Amino acid sequence: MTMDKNFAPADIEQRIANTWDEAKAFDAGAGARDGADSFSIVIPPPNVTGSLHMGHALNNTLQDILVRRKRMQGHDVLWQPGTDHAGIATQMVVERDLALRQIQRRDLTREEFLNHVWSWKNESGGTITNQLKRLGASCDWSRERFTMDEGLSKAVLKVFVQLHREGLVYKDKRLVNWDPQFETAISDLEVENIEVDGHMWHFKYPLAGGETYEYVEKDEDGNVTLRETRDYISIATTRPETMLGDGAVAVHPSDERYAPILGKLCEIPVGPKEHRRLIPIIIDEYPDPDFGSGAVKITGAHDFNDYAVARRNHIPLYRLMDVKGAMRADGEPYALEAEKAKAILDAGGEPNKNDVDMINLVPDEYRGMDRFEARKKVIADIDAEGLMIEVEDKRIMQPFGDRSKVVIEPMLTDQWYVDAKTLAAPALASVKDGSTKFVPKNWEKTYFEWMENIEPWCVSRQLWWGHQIPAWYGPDDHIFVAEDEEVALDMAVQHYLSHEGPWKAWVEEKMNDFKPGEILTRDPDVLDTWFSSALWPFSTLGWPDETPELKRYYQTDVLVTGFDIIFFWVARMMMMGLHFMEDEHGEPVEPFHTIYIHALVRDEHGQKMSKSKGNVLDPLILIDEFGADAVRFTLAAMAAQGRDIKLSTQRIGGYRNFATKLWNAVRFAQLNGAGHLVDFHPEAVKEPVNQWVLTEASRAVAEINEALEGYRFNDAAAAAYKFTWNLFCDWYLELLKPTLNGEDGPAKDEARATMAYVIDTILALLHPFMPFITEELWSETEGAHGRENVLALSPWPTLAYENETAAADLNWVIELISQTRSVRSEMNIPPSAKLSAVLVGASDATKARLKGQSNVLQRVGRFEAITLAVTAPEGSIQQVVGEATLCLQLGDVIDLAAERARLAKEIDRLDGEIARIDKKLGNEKFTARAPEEVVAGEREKRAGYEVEKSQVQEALGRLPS
RNA sequence: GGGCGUGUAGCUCAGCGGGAGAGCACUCGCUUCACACGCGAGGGGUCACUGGUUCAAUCCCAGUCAUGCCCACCA
Repeated sequence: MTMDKNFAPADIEQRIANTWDEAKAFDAGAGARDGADSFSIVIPPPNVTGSLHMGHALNNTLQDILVRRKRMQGHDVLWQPGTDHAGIATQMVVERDLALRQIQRRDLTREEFLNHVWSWKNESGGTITNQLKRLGASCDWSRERFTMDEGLSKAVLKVFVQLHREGLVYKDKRLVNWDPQFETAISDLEVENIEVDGHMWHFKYPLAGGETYEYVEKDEDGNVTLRETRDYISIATTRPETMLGDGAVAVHPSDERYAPILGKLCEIPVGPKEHRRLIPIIIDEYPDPDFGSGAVKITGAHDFNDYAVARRNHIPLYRLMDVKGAMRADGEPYALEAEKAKAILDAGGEPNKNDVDMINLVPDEYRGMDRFEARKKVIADIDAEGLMIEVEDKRIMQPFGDRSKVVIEPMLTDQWYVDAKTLAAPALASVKDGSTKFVPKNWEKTYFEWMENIEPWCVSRQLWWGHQIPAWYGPDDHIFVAEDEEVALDMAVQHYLSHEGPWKAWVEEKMNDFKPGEILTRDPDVLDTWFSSALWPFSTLGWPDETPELKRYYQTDVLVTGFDIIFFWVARMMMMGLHFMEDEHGEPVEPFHTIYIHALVRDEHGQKMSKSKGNVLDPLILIDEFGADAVRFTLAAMAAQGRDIKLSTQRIGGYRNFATKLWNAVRFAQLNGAGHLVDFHPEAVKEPVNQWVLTEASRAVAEINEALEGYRFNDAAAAAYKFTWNLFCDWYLELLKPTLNGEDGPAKDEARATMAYVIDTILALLHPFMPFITEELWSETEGAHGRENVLALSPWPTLAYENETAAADLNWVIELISQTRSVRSEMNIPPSAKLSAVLVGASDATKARLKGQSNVLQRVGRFEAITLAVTAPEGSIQQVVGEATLCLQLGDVIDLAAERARLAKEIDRLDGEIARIDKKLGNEKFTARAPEEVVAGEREKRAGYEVEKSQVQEALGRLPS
């Protein structure tokens, strides 16, 4: 069974995946030593609607590298996989799907719709899981979880109920970011502020009753620059459609221009003249006197800043729009389902007595009009009336829904909130005291900044797909929060029977014939998807049940994720984990001790990859083209801390070549009968070349270990690459060839055995990075000696071998051959020409080396012979190797002028080095203040250069003139 | 406005207080019995700029310029 010349990833990847499957290699605890420490990672659950993108590929490659190494080290490993139900995204996908079949969600019952979602999930939800498998992710797929699973849903209910009982979850009416596309509230984090071209309109708000005042403007020195009589106040706005909801006009207390009209009323100049509302001119610190006219209209129900001003000054809040962002239409279903009361609350939170006014808030001609249409009409109407002062073009920041991409409308609604401030305190402390560490550390600052300024978290969503909020409303809208309806009903009955009032008798009457729906109505809203994601590190392990997995794998070890979800997910896992999980002493336990934040994979311009920009590189296409191993290795090699990855396919091609190189190295070993010794002990190796490669292999093992312990994936990848290609392939195998082609005997046996051993080491070291090809090559060389059948479950290399003498010997050999090659190339000597050489001035040690390695030197260096001599022969090209000089005998071919130039250049170089060191040593401050070993080192280097220089000078002198 | 980062070879990027590195690209040579997705040899960089600290700065500090991201924001 001879191996093919080239490595064809597509042919083996599926087969290797099956091998792992059959071996149950990724099951929790697979291959663990007795009593081994646990090592666990929870996957950042991709959206069930998702398909693998480069970010996933990077994220999961890094996790897989950590996990595979730990597994090989014999730890009890769990990599917990699963997917996220992704409320909005999934509902969107399914609605779109249904639309193709002419079905609208609103035509279905909630239950019918959810059935559609579940069947969609069952058919299409596995996509990303399969794609992760193609990447080689070694998750315990038997433990796959979904945030809407029964167990995880139970966790969600428990958490919500407990937080509510503790007062950390509550219902509130306040301004919220409203997405008119999806008709739901979203959290602050789901809003993207984007700068767009906009306008700022300046309007006149006429004073009530045609009153006038003297308007005076002054410059900085107090000189009057403008004085005129006005019957209006000038207002600037970027959102004229909200004018109908104005509650006041505010000016800064220090603004003298408006002092004459403080407390007076002005008119909102929109709608039929006879019905226009009058609003007061008030003072507040908020307006900036130097911006615009210095006067701000206050629209408390449609602007976050105005909301704060309105609350402070007890200005009524007028909600103008319905759930679709259209102007409210009388008699139309404009209210939220959850919003039973038609009343707009006033500043104090009490129902407004003037409900009627509210209904008439929007004049007939605007009712039902989309907000942007209404804007046009408001502008046109005001302009027609002659009240428009000017229109400014202006770049403005506008909020957009991160999924819907429509303009977000601040809206006054009832929503559920989590008291994030309280939960954030311990989460903040854990990072501050180092219990949980960010890698790289600088992300801590981002985390602190956000956590210290955290706002209440709006967790209710007006969707159908998600965890329905476990809250029930009584007939008087009293709220009962419980894990199920039965408990809620008990609570309700108790509540009503113990409170005197109109409902007591009613409940008493119902007691005999309970029909739950008649007393209680469940809150129709669902929870923010991130609410369940926040529980992921323990809900996936079985919490709230006390499972063995929970005991063994919580706290998880490291969370590997991108910085874009530090707030969305990491922070919230910290909050929930610390609140709900505790150790045997009752102390809170963080969900993980390390948070490794990796880069974002960007396109060539450093732009985030996104479908809308059309700059997406599809990892699956890359896997098809280059193989999963090449894609993985590229991502690992580029995952330097603190810098984004700009991915190029060329680079992936380079690492595909690396895979082929490895393939051929093993092929070479196989053709040369690697692995004949049954028992291999590095300490028993006798040949210097083998001692040397084992020394170098040990160094590579140490370097890779150190890099991976520090999450320096790029350093680990580079070390593995360098050792495999530049040392093992380029030198070791080449140096071995004379022996392998020579006669059978102990030397050949040892070469074969060492070669096999080092290849095993390389395969193991590379396995976390390139699992498919290494597994395949492992099985190709199966039976070499006693070892596991599956590389994924084989021991991680622990080689620690050091032989300095052998290392020095072989480095001398390499130096000699390299120099000779360089000279050959420079002097245009054909590579095929075999040279005779004479070594002059060799020490005893060098003589011994020459003797020991002469066979190798001749073969690899292409020498006819290397002999020892006291003086250099006439007409030879000379090169300094250590203390000796190697003279290449070329006979007539030698170009004396070229050789003289070559040696002169060498002397120049050495002179340069010596001059540089002399400058240093000549500096008294250097010799006095620099550490002794540094000074000694410089002196040593200088001496070395001097010796070399004199050798080269001698060589030059020996040339015939 | 606040925070974080980046400017090193043509390109993509490592490195980091004491002799400038890799991959790709480029040049030259090679049907060397594993590999042309290869082998060997090369060329190429005032390490953005200015100042400071230090015996010594690509590396530390300050400032400038350029550039990227995150958060907040004047109606």
